[in-house]
Amino acid sequence: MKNRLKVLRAERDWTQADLAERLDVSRQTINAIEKGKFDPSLPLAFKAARLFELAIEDIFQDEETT
Amino acid sequence: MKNRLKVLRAERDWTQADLAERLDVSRQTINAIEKGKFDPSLPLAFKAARLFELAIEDIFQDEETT
DNA sequence: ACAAAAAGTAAAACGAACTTTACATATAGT
DNA sequence: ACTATATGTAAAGTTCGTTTTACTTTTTGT
Repeated sequence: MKNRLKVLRAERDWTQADLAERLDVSRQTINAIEKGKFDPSLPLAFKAARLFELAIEDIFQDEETT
Repeated sequence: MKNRLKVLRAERDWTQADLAERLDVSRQTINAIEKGKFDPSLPLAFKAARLFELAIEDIFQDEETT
């Protein structure tokens, strides 16, 4: 699962810690998601979508063919 | 987290087992998600969106105010 | 009413999502 | 070069998503 969090942060000049705070998760969680270590839960994806005022699909991209 | 899985199944005349098979999860997982026992993972939400050719937001609805 | 299929439920087990604490490395400003 | 801020990483622990097995209840068809 790819995501555009780093770019969306950059556009707003937010640090990982800033984003973490706004999403109510730990900084390590943001880091891990950005680095692709794991996928966010669906509720967290919704929260990010609300924060950035984007569709989930515009932030997170599935990379499945099947 | 609410979802429209039951309706989407009904429109296609699929049982929970049918949907489970198409999404590659167990029937109990579908049942639990439909009954609101837990939220699907983001990858599973994407899979459902692809299957139904809908946006994730058109299948699953967050019910958060904060 | 009966049988078959579908839906609901529950417990045990496992991996994934997330936390806290802690430290290491990188980047930027003076 | 020094300091502060930002990012990366790791271990241990908790909760959540999912599976398997198995049983009960509801719905549907004849």
